[in-house]
Amino acid sequence: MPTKKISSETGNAALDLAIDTIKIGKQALVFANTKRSAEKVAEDIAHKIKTNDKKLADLGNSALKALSTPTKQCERLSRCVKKGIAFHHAGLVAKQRELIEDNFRLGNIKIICATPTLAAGIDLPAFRTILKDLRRYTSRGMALIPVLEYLQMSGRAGRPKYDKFGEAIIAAATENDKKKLHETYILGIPEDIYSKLAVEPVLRTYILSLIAVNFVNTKKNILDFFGKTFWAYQFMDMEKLSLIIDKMLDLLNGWEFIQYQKDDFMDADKIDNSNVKSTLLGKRVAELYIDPLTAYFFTACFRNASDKQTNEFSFLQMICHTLEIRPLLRTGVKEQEKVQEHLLKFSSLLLEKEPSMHEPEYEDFINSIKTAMMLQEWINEKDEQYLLDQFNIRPGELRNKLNIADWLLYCSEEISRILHYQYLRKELVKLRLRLKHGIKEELLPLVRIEGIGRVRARKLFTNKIKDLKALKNTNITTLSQILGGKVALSVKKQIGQETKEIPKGKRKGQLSLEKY
DNA sequence: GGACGGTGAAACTTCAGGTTGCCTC
DNA sequence: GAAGTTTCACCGTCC
Repeated sequence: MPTKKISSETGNAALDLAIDTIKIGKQALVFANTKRSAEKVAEDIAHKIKTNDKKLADLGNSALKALSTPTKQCERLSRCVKKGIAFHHAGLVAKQRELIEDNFRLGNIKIICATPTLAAGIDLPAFRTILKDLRRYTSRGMALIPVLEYLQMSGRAGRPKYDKFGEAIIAAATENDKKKLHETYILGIPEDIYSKLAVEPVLRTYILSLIAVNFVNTKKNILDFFGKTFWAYQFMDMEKLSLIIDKMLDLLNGWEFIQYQKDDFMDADKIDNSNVKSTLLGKRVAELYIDPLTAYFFTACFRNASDKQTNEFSFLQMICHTLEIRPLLRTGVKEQEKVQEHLLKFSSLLLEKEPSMHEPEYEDFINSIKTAMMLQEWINEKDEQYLLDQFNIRPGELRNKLNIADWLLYCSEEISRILHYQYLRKELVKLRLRLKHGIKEELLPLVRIEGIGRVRARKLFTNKIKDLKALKNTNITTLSQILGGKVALSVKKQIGQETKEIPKGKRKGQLSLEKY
């Protein structure tokens, strides 16, 4: 096998390879196994680069300004980008990710150090992929990643339009390691693919959907349908499948999402052929595409809520109990106390039964409390840096959670509407809006205006402009001092006070704000 | 003698990601 | 399993 020597400048293989790639005028992706490690490698490479490119400096600044107040992560990214290096993982905000991807394609950014985010989905080929570490932490300790994933990452090497070939390089720590990795990955065979259809949350979701759209209307139909799937082809155990389907139908029936059209005397054979239909609620649950278990859990929570005191934490914890919002924030050893304390304060407001400390689900429960706490801080207008420090959640992960939380709250709104919980519905609508904007209740009237998010709304509020009426009574000059000229004009226009007056320049010290 | 700061070894902690789903302005 | 972080014992310095 032909070999190639690369000069060792740093004593770290991944670093040396990355620097060499830049020297030969090419680009590389470095895959690391943790976010922290991806950031560290990027930073280490950036330290070795000497450049003062104006374009890169601008890019670095836009990476920094992706949020209204930059976090330490933004600052770190910005410093790297100024050297033509970037890190890329789920903790980044969409804007930053796009910036990095686009500028890698344009050739401005030479090296991206990434977690496996980049391996799937995104079309970002490079001359070289450098695989820093193929071990990853799992519930069973450290383990080598699947061959399929290795192929996914190494397959990013070689740009069809620019290079005749690409290089995928694994950095091995020792001779032994080298041998093992060679056997596992270079000579290895990719794993088989297994159907995940028979997992209960998936199965109950699809059975309900099939019934709701009238695609099937008897158990026999359902069995026929699943008999033609990859799952059945792979396992060929229709008896087991029939049992699981029975169980799912029983659950859906018990939860009142489906109903049988029964005769008075019905034997087992007849159940198989009797008509099954979704209820009104069941149909909506299927449309919303949430796990029926989640939907049922919401209905149970609403029943509880009607005879007890609730506040925003009640509903935040409710959505944090669901499978959809996972993974939950993990509660570290040192945070246990803080979370327990919070739990003690709010436990009377919870809508689910608190598991005992000795039950296995207690850990999830504590994590759901921590996640709900984080969301609560968000709607109390804490910024991203605070949430990063207090909850170890990065801006991108926060956005992702907020997105799911929004969807779940919408679902719960819909369910409360169908079940005629008018009062709860009003609360849920309010909470959803607060979560969307990350604001206290008092800012709700202001964020209805386009261009006004949490930051500007708070500015207005502290200037005693608390609602639309106050906005109307504020003259354009004052308003543009608070919001800047352009936004002020747009606000006035939206509340029906179009004005041609052009406010004089920006106030001293005026921050340029992005729409939230 | 005691407060304080610096140092380094040992103990402890943490660790990827994402698709779809809904509505609305 | 490895890297980063915290804890803690130990030592020297200064008042």
